Amino acid sequence: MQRTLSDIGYTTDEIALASMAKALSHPVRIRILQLLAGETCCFTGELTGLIPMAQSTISQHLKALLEAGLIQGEINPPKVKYCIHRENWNKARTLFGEFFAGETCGGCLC
Amino acid sequence: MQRTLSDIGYTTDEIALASMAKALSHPVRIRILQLLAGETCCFTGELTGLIPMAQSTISQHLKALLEAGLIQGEINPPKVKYCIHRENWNKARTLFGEFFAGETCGGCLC
DNA sequence: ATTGTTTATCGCAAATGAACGATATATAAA
DNA sequence: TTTATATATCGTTCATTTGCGATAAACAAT
Repeated sequence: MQRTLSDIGYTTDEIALASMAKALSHPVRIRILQLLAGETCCFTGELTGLIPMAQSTISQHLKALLEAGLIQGEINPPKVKYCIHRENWNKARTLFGEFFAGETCGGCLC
Repeated sequence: MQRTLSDIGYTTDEIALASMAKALSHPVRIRILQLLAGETCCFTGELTGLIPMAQSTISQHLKALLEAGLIQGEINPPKVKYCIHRENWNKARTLFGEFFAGETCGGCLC
């Protein structure tokens, strides 16, 4: 992703898929999302108790998920309530679903 | 992913999801997969003609997709026939599908 | 045997990512 | 006002990723 990205002309969906996939590309972020998605309501704090990593590291991962749009945080200092960002979550489901649905190679023997 | 990965105890699915997501985390790899998935049969070579990147770079991306199990290559030197790896492709669809399906937060206002 | 074609690998430079400890920030509680 | 709590940010270190050109490898064609 160094020099040439613009001159390839990716579609919006390609960019969106790639950046959401990047957000999912670390197991601890998968874990965090599962924890948030499994909550019946929004979620405050206990992540640092559930995941054996430095608080600053967890915070960084949350930031990455925020920037990817997959979660949202309601700031309420000193606490923050984190949730799945439902709209983008649904969009992600759709994009990944469509992506994996398009597989037309049925006939060849390879 | 430096020091602590083992002592968190990720599940197999968490690891699998994260590594497939990592393979999808670059737009050119999304593009390549779309090209392969759109072919009615396996695909030889023309990737270098379709994607304005150095041949070595494309080869590296193909290697990444191979190692993630998302494609397969039938070596037939000097050519190689690349395909979607259907079994793992379906597994990926299932894993991502289940992942995005599990979102129970319906009630709270956040 | 030589040449051409196609793909992979190597070696490098630059960028990004991941983890941590230390510190800052912002509020509630005392 | 001071202290405690929860979270974010900074700065550092090390590892990984990305891209390229150059080169190697494997075969087909001549």
